[in-house]
Amino acid sequence: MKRIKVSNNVIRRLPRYLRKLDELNTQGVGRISSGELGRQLGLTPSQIRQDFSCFGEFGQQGYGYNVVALRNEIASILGMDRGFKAILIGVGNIGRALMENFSFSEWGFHLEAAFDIKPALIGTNVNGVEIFDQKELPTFLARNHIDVAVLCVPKHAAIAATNVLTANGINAIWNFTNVELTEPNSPVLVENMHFSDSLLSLSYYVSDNINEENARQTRLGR
Amino acid sequence: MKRIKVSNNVIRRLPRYLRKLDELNTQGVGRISSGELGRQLGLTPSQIRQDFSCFGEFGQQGYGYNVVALRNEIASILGMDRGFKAILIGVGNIGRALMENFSFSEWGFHLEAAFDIKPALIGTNVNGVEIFDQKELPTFLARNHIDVAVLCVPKHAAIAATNVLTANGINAIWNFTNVELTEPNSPVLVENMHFSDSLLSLSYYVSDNINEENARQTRLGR
DNA sequence: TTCTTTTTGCGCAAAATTTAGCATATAATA
DNA sequence: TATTATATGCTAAATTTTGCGCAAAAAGAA
Repeated sequence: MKRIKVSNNVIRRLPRYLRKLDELNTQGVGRISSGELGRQLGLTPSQIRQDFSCFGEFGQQGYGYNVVALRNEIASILGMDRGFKAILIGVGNIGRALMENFSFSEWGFHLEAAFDIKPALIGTNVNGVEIFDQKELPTFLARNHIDVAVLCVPKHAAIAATNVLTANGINAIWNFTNVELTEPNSPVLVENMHFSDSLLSLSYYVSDNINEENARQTRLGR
Repeated sequence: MKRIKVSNNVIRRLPRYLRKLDELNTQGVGRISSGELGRQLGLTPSQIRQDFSCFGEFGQQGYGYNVVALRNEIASILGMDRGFKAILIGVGNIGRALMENFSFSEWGFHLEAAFDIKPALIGTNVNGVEIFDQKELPTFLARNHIDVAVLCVPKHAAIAATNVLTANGINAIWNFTNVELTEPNSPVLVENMHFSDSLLSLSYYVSDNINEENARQTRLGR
């Protein structure tokens, strides 16, 4: 078991490989070469082979990769077979949408409980997951080992909630609030779903496209 | 107006700068140096200065950057002042959550309309935005210039919806489906919000942390 | 006003990432 | 079984990205 540091870029490509391999499997494709995979994903075969080689040798010369075997290797690298346990904080619009629609189990996670401060919600359950009073969070975390907290509270409540979570042993947060949760050197793992950041980078490229068209038209003299 | 290609990494940092600058402004901070900004964001001052220099000279030697002025420059670079028009396709759980909670206007966008196939939804409106029959999409797009489509339909409907959109002039999609929408070399801009990809990369790091702890414990002999 | 301190923007070096090339092994074919 | 075509994994080259150092400019203090 190698303990070399794998770059963030590589890690971010793994889920995409996984999705593509699942798709290929569904289509009945049993084997694939790095060349074909690269063509379908818009990556060079070299990069794909290099990425995989961070974790082991999954291919066979002259044959390529077995789709299912490779898929399972990647799933395992990503920790999908570890049965990680998650809780969700803040059953507002986004929180509820996740509970109702996002298939945690499909990605190897188990959503154990949800928490909110709104009395009307406490005691109810969504999609089989019970909603508890957020005040009970410390007690709950003391009694249950939880790997990841999904943070969906309103912006103004984000930091306070984070403090409660980290003070009670949580060190991984899937962050749906539009807030920077931790200090630069915090040991807590935070994965951000910053909707606005995503939209704004799209906005830049749309903007840029328009600029280029204008530039082209100017060069063409109209 | 320089027309140099700015790297994707730089673009993805811009929204983060913007958020930090808004925060500083709210706190009443009027000026900031690249050093202090770097400290707060966990980046080197060099990188920050280099990033900004892709677009112009916004700072002043011996002083730093004016928070509001820099904020506005970045907002403009990102196209926030262009009044881009958006439509949303698929008023399910996620689509509705976006319509109700995501402040498009805060980021310079205007949500013009939403579309769905469900008869019960058609004609109703959410947060002031009317929901139309998805069949009317081509007509609507012929009559209205739309910059971005926000795609929130179920997985199985994603490709068909994309085809309708692109066939009718849409070339930027904010994609909330867990599907690769376009071929590798498509000219259509797609910005993905792949929830599962995000969770899986967090999963990897959580996994990796556990591995390291185990390794440490093994080295310590227990 | 003069001196010291701060801090930018840029050129260049270092580091990291991606891509190419190749030796080698397997599959397919005749 | 021999031959040809494929396709991996690794090494090294190329490219991209990040970080350093400094001249120059402005602010602030004496």
